[in-house]
Amino acid sequence: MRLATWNVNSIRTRADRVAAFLERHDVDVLALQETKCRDDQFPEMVFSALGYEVAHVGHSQWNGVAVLSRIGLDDVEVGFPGMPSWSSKDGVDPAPEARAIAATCGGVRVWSLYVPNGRTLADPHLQYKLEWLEALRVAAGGWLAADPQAPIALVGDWNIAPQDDDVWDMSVFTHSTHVSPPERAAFQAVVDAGYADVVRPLAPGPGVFTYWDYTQLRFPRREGMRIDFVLGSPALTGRVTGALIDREERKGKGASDHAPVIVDLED
DNA sequence: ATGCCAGGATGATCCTGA
Repeated sequence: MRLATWNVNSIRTRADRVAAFLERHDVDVLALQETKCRDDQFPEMVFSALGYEVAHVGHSQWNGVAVLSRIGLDDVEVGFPGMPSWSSKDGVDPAPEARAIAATCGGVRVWSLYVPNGRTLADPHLQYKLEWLEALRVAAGGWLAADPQAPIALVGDWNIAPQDDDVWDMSVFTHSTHVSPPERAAFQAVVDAGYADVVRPLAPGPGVFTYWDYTQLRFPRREGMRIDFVLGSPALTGRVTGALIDREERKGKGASDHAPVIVDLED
């Protein structure tokens, strides 16, 4: 089975491009982040026409995550147990953000995740991001404790560059989020809970990225960040036969600022 | 060997992204 994840930066703007991507790579399951629409606005017919079922959660123009599958889409779950809510902090709006959705596809539990952006080191959103990741670690650790053999994929936009060579120049990031020790520790804690980065061994750096800012010619200058990851439980990691970051999808007019990440699993 | 920011909402400008 072929599994992919992609921060599309608006599914309505890029539905045709995503459909072409699915066909071009013969993808079975695709996790999307930043769909930027409500459920009733998701262009589901584009994908159902190609044989994909869709599970989506989106409440507004912000965030939004989905799982598309042509090999079954069962036990859909919106948000993970204990997932923090940003707005609940001030008690104004307790509705959780649309940052996590799961489905079981061909026997694999796929979590499409959009980790909060910390914005700046001093912003309260950074604490929210760290709490969100810690809650994810606890939940994901619990899934493995319940079934150590479960094939689980935690995929998406983690908004963390875990290693120095996951950015083009560390000196640019000295006072930035994404590379700070607390963020990297939060990412490593999920790894330590039993989830391995299955792409890095097959697509090693330096200079291998999944995101390039739209501004300042970052893409043609090859100045990007590796912040999108597929983390696998032991049972899933043992089945990985290939991995690819599709840099081609970042090219041209109408590209997302993220490239898709693709993983092949033996059946 | 790619191209100088994009999307969405509201209504020409602001918020967000990383």
